[in-house]
Amino acid sequence: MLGKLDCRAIEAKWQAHWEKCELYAFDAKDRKKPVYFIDTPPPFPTGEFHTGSTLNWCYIDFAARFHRMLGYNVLFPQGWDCHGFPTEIKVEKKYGRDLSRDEFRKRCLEWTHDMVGSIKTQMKQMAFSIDWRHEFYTIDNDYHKAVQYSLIKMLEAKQVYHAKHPVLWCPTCGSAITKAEAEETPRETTLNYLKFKCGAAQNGVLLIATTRPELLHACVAVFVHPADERYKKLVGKTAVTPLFNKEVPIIADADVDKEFGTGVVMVCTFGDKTDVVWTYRHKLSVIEAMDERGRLKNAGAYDGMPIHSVKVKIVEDLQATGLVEKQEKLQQTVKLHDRCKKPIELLNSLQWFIKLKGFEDKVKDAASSMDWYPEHMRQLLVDWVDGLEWDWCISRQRVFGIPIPFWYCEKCGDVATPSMDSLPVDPAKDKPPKEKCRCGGSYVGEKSICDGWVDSSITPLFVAGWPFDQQKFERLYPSTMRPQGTDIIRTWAFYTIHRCTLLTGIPPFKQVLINGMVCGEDGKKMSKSLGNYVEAKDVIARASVDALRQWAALSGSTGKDNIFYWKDVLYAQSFLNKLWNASKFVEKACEGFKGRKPAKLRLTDEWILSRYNRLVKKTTEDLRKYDFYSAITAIQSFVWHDFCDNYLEDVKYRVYGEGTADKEAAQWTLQTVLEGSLKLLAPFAPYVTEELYSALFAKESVHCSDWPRSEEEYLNEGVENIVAALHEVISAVRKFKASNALALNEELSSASVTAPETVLKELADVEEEIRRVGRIKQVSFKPKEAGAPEVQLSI
RNA sequence: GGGCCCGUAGUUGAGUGGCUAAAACGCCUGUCUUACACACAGGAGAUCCGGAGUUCGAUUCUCCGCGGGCCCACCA
Repeated sequence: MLGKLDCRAIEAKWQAHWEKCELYAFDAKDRKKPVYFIDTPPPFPTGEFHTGSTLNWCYIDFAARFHRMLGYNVLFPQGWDCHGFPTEIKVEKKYGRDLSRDEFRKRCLEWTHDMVGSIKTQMKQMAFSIDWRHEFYTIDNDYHKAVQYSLIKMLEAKQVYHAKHPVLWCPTCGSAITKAEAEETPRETTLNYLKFKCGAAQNGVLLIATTRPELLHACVAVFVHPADERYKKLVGKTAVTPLFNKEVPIIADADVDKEFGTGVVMVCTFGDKTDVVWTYRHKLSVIEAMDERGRLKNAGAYDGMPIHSVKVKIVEDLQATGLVEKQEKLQQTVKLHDRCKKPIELLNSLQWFIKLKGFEDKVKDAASSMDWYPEHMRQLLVDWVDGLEWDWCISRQRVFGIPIPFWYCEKCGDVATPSMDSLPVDPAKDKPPKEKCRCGGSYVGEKSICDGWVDSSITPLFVAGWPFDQQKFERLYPSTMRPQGTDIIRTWAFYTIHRCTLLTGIPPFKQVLINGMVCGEDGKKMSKSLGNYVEAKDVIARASVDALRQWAALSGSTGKDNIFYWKDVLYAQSFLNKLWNASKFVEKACEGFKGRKPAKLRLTDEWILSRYNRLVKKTTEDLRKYDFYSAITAIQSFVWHDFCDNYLEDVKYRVYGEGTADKEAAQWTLQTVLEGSLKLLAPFAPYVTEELYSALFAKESVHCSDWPRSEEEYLNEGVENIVAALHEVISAVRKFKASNALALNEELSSASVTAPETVLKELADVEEEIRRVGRIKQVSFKPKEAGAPEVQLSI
């Protein structure tokens, strides 16, 4: 017999049990079933599984469990995105910067395994139905092979190239980065009005406003607006930079903002993106302003000084010689590296690129071929693609990552690639595949590693066996569903669609399921620094895993940002308790019952069966559309209100009575509806449903059972209306008792129901329920012309 | 400046071209009725942001405001 609900005990019991029996193994049962392949996110192992990740994986797991029960052969793999700055930063912090390349990598691996272990424990506790036999690490040899092979293929297709180009650069990390890794922050800076010598200008001085005086030595031109009357006559002349005394041309360009500063701009290579555009547009020379650690270069006496401190020094020197006209405060937005939160510079640098420009339509077409849930989220990707300006710089001057698998000729730039069977390679230390280049030059091994998104953008290919197992690949690729947080649509989704489509000609997934960000009760994205952070383990401790999982579905419609409210969790927990107690009732009510369907059901039985089958239909449709909110609220409402509040009350008199056909009808119906409801709830509340299912119904796991089918013959609107009328009558009886200060189980002497003839006819069929549920000795019916049924009651 | 999303009871939030616009939390009044007080029964509470238009009819569709969020562009 069921005791009190103890979620802790149930969680421990089933987690241990499930681990032994590999319930979620892909291909375990029947290879012929249709494949449902989830291209799961490989999270970066930071050690904690935060509430945002919880939401993400709950969505995935709802989908996985639902489809498994529906009869799909579900492949729910789990990868780990191991490489990258954050690990290096942590390892640097712990061991310092003096480790050798190999030693450093080893420490990174150790750290990664520690963190993965901790997250895995939490994922298992959350009951995510991952098939751990399909676990992969981006640090594995096979993964390196696949990534390097993908780059070789793209190089052969001329989609990868090596070039010197201005790139976003993090001087702190000493590496190239991309726009997607940049974030912005507002700050106050100083706008300096500097005096340039200019013979053609008034008093021989041209005033230029700049926030970056430290780049003065890299100034290659001065720009004005072509329609600016003040400076029209200066175009074509030259000006001389202060301090460095370099003569630079004065050029007209319509992109100059006449209103800003003095309407004159100095172009430095490279202060910001506009400088890059102007430099190329007007074929200006390039002066490399700083080195890769952000120390000045080509700046004479200032060489070697770090960029952040030299600014002060140069302004002082300018002021000392009277070259600063004035200074103003200015609100500015600066770009920071998202990993280290330090300012980003633009640096001219020899890097590897993946071509993005020219493939925009291909990516948009691929995105259009997929079903997005919700639909409008596709637009985020389209907008990002439309805003692309440069190709993707994929090389990073770091250590912990997949080596870029190329050697290049130091004389002519020719690129040598390794053979497939030599992969994975590390050109930083391996011998080049060819001794000498045709031009006679020797090959230099690339020392850079790949941007982490190069690794993670082939997950659907890798899991499908690409490029090593063609048969497997054809069976699995493309993946069925890609779960995707809104914040990484422009990285993970975009790069995956781009790369996989170019590599195979086939878009990598059929469906994209978007989850929003998890916010604290203040409506802001959850973060430790804001103090609006709630950890999954605290939620589990105060409520339960099943309650936390239900919260994920309850917290809003798919794709929307989800605010964490304790009230949702606590409601979910109350619901579990309700379900538990209802099950206790059913268990006791059905003691000794054989379980065969009786020949005749009462109208109230037909009523709940009709409601139940309607629910099955709705829930199935909702889950096919990934509308978890709609599904969970419908199930909860059905169980709580239709099943518990109404049906259980309707049948108590039969259940407590002696063994008759009517009692068996109630027993069969109770079991049928509860068993089905547990199945519908199983994806959301795997622990409690498993416990109840195993106690009451079957030895087989509920998670391996078949999803309920909606049986049309049970849908009966007529019966639903009659019983709805019955419940109104019962409600009137309760109201009467409440207003007369009577206990609900008090027996009334008589009730007289007045209603139109047709309604009376129907109500006569439930006369027994009116008497027994309402506890009334005698019920009589009186016809009336029209209107809602009325009830006259006497004590 | 551009794109997308959103504005519904005190709070949170579904939803719909037309039935008394869900529900949860909170609030008020009763009740420990043999599954459940993590409950039950009953109740109060919404000019569905403002304005105009389309329509027989709009909270729902269109446009214009106002307010909020996200993304992008600009930031010398």
